[in-house]
Amino acid sequence: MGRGRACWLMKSEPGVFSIENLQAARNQTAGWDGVRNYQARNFLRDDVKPGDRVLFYHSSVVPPGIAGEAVVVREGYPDPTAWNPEHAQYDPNGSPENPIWYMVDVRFVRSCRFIPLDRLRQIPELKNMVLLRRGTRLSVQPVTAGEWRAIRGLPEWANAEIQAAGTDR
DNA sequence: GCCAACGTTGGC
DNA sequence: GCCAACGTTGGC
Repeated sequence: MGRGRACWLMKSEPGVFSIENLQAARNQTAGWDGVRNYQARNFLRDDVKPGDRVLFYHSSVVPPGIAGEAVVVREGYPDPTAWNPEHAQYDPNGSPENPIWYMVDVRFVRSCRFIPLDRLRQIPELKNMVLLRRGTRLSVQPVTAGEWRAIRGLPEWANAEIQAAGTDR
């Protein structure tokens, strides 16, 4: 018991799935599927729990950055896209009986005014953030409580409460 | 277990 | 589109 709510940062290419897509989804909830990296998989399978907060990061766009916040609503379970030959992330090595890849479900919480990567780099409290470490490519990564506080304290989140309330369901 | 070759990520 | 940095694969 009692580990509290952990914080994560999850990357998505907005052309594939953006925070707007999450907000527009049924119940503002969607599966975080398609992850095909073992370290990220281990987080999804073992460590990401319902109630955990998620920073929704838009990658492979100019500029990249944090677009908002989500919350985990379902813990890790086998990712069915892995054994769907039609799917871009199909992996013939797994099966429903022997799943390799895992996913979680997340729900939209709020958007923020976009926080570009460049700006994150300038924040002293984020100096050691996994995202900012050279060569890091992890698409699911832990965020410390201090990092979370520093990011959530930025003015980009102003009015986000109102926005979140206004977009409820 | 080593490591070269190849594939992928993702900022720029 | 480029390319640095990683991750994975597979021969040995």
